[in-house]
Amino acid sequence: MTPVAKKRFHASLLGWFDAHRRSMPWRDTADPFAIWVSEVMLQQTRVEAVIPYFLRFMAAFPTPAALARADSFDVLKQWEGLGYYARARNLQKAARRVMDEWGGEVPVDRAIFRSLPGVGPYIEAAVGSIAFGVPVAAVDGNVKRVIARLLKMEVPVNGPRAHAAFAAPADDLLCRARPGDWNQAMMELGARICTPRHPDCGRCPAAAFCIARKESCTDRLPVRLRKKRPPVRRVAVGAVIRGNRLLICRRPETGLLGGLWELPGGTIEKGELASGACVREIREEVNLRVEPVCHLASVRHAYTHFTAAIDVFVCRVVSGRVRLRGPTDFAWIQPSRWVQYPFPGANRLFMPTLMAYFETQNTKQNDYQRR
DNA sequence: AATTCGGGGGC
DNA sequence: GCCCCAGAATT
Repeated sequence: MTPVAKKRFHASLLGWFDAHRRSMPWRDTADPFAIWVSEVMLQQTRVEAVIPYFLRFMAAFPTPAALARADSFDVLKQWEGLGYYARARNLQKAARRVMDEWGGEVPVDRAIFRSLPGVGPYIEAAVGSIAFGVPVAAVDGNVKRVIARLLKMEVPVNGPRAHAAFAAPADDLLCRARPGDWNQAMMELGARICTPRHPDCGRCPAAAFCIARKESCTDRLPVRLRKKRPPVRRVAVGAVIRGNRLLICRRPETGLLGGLWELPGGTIEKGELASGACVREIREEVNLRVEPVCHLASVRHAYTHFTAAIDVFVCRVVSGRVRLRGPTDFAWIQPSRWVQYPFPGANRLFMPTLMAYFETQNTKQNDYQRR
């Protein structure tokens, strides 16, 4: 793109952005911490999904100091349902480093900010440009798609070389007078106009500069590598009851759903019955001998790289005392109190059914007592 | 370079 | 069902 064309492109896109920018809670604030939090929440997550989480999170932890001194349990509870829980863990770690090493001020220095946990190339550029006016292009999924069409680039956007391939033209196109607005405008364009399917080229402020538009190949761009579809993993979990208490366990700090609470259980091995796996897993994980009382529910839940098919059994304790082997903590809770703990979405699918089960039991017990 | 990390919305 | 989303860490 010639310098003259680039100047017209800047004016056109920024003019569109100024006129049509959506209102978001993290816009119209100059607080670098708020902008940082929003960018962490926004990775791989839609704007609409983030808004309520952002508002609650900033109300609970308005500053790096507040986040640094918070209990990680409360941070995880705030993050419950948003997914990618390492983001929350890393954000709090980073806030603690900001307190310890930088007096509570978000570092302006790019290399220092980039070195904080959870801060990668995108977040560094996004926070740097939006909060501090650093002239660097933020390259996310939207920007890659927009540039792929604009410049007719056929490098796969989800391939290994994507970031390097798209960062260079993104930096070249950057409007250095308004880097923060420019980056947001490019992303907003990708989210609202230059969408993955059926882009609205008629209303696109970049249409006059778009090679794919000129050559009628917008629907063939961007190029994307096929991913093999994730396998199904069968899982059995137990609602272990003792008296009127329910056993819940806390997952290891790292890995899938790190730090969240759940009903104990695990993978069903080949040729194994779901109920058998439930009994075995509970013996292995918490050292309790249990016996299935009834099959409560079957649910499916799709994760990024596998689909879980979960069978839930109500179990009674036969013998043993809890001794943890996989989980990092456990609690015998009043069943209705489960909502106070951060739970994965897959568990939230069947917990209402379990609550209804308890209601039925109580009703039966009451009926019995009345007779 | 490839995998592992959630969950929800669109079609 | 499949695709995609204001990506980063890990191996």
